[in-house]
Amino acid sequence: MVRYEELVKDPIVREKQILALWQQQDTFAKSLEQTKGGQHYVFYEGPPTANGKPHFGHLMPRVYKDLFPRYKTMQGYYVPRKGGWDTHGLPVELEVEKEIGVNSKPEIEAYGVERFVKRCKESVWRYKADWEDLIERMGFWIDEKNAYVTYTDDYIESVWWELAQMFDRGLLYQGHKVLPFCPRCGTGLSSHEVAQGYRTVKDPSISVRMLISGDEECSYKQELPGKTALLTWTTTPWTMPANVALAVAPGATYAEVEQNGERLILAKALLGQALEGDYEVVRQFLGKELVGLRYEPPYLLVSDARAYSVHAAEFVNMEEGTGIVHIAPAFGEDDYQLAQEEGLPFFQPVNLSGEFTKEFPLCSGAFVKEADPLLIDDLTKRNLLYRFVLYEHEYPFCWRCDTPLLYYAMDSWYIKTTAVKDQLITNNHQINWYPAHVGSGRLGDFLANLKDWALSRDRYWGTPLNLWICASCGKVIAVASRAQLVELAVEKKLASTVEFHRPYIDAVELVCGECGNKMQRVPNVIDAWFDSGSMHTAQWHYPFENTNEFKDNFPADFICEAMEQTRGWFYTLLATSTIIHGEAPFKNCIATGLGLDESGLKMSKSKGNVVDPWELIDVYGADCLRWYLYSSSAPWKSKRLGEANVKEPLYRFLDTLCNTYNFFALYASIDSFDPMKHQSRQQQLNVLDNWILSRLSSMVNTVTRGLDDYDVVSATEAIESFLEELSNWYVRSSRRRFWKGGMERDKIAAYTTLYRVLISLVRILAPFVPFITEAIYQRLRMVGDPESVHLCSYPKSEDGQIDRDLELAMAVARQVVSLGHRARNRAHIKVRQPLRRILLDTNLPLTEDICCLIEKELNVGKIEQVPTVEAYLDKTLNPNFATLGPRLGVRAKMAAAWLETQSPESLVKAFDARTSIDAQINGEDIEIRKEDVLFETVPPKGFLIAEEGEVHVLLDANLSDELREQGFIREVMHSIQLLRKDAGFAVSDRIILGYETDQRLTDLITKHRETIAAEILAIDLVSKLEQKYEYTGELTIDTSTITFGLSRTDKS
RNA sequence: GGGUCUGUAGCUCAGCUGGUUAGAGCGCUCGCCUGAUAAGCGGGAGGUCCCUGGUUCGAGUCCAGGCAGGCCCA
Repeated sequence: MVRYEELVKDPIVREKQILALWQQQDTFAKSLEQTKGGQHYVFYEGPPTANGKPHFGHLMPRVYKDLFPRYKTMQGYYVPRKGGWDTHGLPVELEVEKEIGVNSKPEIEAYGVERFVKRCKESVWRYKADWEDLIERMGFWIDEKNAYVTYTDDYIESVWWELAQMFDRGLLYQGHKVLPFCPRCGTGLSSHEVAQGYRTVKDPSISVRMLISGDEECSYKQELPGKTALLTWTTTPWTMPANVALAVAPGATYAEVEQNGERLILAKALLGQALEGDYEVVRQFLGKELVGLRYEPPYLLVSDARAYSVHAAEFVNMEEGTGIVHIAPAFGEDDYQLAQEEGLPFFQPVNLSGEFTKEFPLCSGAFVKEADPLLIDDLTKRNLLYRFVLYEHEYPFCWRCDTPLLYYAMDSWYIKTTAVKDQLITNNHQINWYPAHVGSGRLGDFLANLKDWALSRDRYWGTPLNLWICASCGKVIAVASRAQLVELAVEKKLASTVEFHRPYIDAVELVCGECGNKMQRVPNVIDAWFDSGSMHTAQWHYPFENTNEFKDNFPADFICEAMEQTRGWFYTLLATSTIIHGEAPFKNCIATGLGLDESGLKMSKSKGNVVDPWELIDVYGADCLRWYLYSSSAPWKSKRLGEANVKEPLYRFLDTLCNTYNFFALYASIDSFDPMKHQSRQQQLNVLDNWILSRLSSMVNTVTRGLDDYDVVSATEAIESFLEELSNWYVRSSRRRFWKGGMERDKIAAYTTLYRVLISLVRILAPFVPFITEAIYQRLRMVGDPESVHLCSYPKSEDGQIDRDLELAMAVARQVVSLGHRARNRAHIKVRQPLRRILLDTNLPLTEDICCLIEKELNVGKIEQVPTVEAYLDKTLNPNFATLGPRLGVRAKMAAAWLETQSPESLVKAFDARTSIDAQINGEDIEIRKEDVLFETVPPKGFLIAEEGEVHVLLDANLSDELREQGFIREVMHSIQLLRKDAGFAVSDRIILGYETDQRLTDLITKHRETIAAEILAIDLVSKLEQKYEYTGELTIDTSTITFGLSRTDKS
């Protein structure tokens, strides 16, 4: 006795059971154990930070991060999947600041750096449990037990080793550059961090008069008495006090205008937008004529003689402002550059907290943005302000704390990535990017305009920069290991145990090799992106140990993260690996798109439209969400995560799979089918069996090809259409084979085939939807099979099984059936009403077996294949531009017009004899070939036609009495079956049927009583309703009514 | 301002190297079929394939220029 347990429909119940099973059997570990000797397939985990809850942005890449390792594992590769956690950096510090209620670096210092750092270390794991829950519930298999953690001393030691190499090769240098700077966090931001925080904001934009004070060295001459002003413009009024110069575009035209009795100078192209009200152009000249002109600044704070004159600069644009740019070298990259070139003074009236110093008393102590109104007020009073408007533009904000960034000239350590630019570009070309434009466009563009990597951060919680400087001789060294640290340390004992974090490491002093004096570590920590970007090496604590693990796992075959990691993790991995190992650290990379809300908008906290993954998982299940993400569109396309979209695969795909299994389970249990015992030989399979097995192998080929190409969508499409064919054609057409009594060869063939297909299908699907496939597998597996579907091998195509002709024939058959239904539908003839015959073209590749299927499905007596159905049809014609066009060119339209005038019959006749005819068209001889004409057809009387492409179906709809009688019997049987179902009888229950109706129908039923009885499993048919029945019902045909009574019986 | 992607039915998306009347799924609607099915099948409604030019006998497809949206960068 073999029983196949029914599969519960509720996905949540199902999946929870499976989770328990995996845990109990430790299936993931087993899958690694059994592939240990296999070839490595290397996956790198992009480390998340566990100090925030996981959301869809993490989930979308992770479904692919799970799919490919599972797939490769089933193919026999060894895919260890070492987890990882990103633990350093500003985000962590910010969380802690919030917690302890501080808001600035001095407050942190007051709180105590050690206490602070300790809290950071704890904070990193705040949401670890949330992450673990989600990872487990989604069926993501990743080795978290051996995960790398970026804050460990081992990890840091490897990072130091990398940095020391860079330093020794001269790739680490201290620079003085204008950096985007967060005054609240007190640190500069790297370009990839700045990129995260651009927002459109309205800022005050002001136009300010700079009164001309002299023109000694300038070609521009003031001819009129009185003051003329240069009109300058800025969106950051607070930078005005730091003004030391003005810049103009030398080649552009400027104008002096008169307005309300005053003279203003500005770019001619910007007159319209920069000036208010009427004005008169007094004269025009080129920008270079203004160079050298001296002016009175609004705040005369610098006594340097070089200050306060006009300079030429290429960066001055004519799109906004006045074409006269205010230069504050302390607050702008371009400004700083120009100041360097022109030898201008540098004035910095703002401290690192973004507050004005005493050097500018008017606003002393005020935060820069708060100083704006004070300055505007002051300028207005002094009649220097020409105009004030709110101006909408993109401005960078700190990506974590949302404070507006200031551009600020400061010291910083840089990695000279520009020195390896060519190699970065070469290595980038070695990577297969999905989609390709990430590599060629987004990253390629970034690399083409590469800037050095601003590495240092003036913060506390991070990998400490491993540079020590000698206070007396200025020597700098980069420590490459703990061993070296101990070797050079003043206090060796301390150095041998010290934790590699601030403040502990700050206490370690080294002895200078040059002069013997003490060396101090620089105060900085490094950009946390360098940590995660070093994982290819540091996850193994290479080169200090695990040399083999490193070699076996470099480079990665596959990584996948969200698209915004392009200039984040993707870049930092590539940059560190290129410098340290000389090659790209990964071969294939999928960049995933954004998660959108129901209406297609980006999810964001401020909009309050963030979809919680749990809301979907708890209702529709992990499989459903996974399949939705895999199948809805390419990974890099953004996905709508509204319920309506996400739930679709559940009933369309997963339920169909479930139903198909349950169909098998129902009958295979009744018949106690045992795949070990009931073997079926190849030659006993019927056409449907051979067809579905051929389709199975073809599908495996498509899926494998797709996955090998990282093309997930074509794989899911192939599986979806296969399941459709399995459920709606194979099972549907095979049903009668399963209902027969006994265990004949054909029935065994059907069971064997369906069993084989199901067990292959769940193996194919296992990497995609690990739960439902496991559930089905557990119900199907036999003694000796692996204990989990995830321990099975991935199915390979049995190419010998593929029969392309058969697949084609079956596709045509399905089309014929579909067309037949269409024809019936149009004529309102039910499928239950048998028809005499159907006419098909003989050129259709249909075998007898297949014709038989069509006859059953369409309920027609027989199929007649005729040389061409067209012979039975009336015709109309159309010109075939596909052949006319290439041959005749412009004359194609003439030929087409001529064809319209011809009668179809005469052309058919003409082409019977020849393959081409010569036509006289507008005085030209034009050859018309057979293939130039496309004939359309109209069916004769009493026939129904439907056609599609090359397939024409002609149904003979003339009904004889006999056909009507058969139709009636089918109607009777159908309605009794419905009653059985309504009554809740089991499919195998035997019944006694009573009925009552008029004499004519009674005679008919009596005549066909055996057919009816067999079909409805009736032991007896009684033409009276005397006794009490368990269930009764009625059927009305034409004007007659039949009343039925049904009772179950033990007799057989 | 630069890079890049996208724009096809109410929604989600196909549409290969140009080829007759542009497709699928979901949704709507009418009908059918059902001894696994919350299913399936068929009909119907629903499209200026973002716009404008160009190449071509022929453009959703190729080219150019716009427009709109997204992302990335300045």
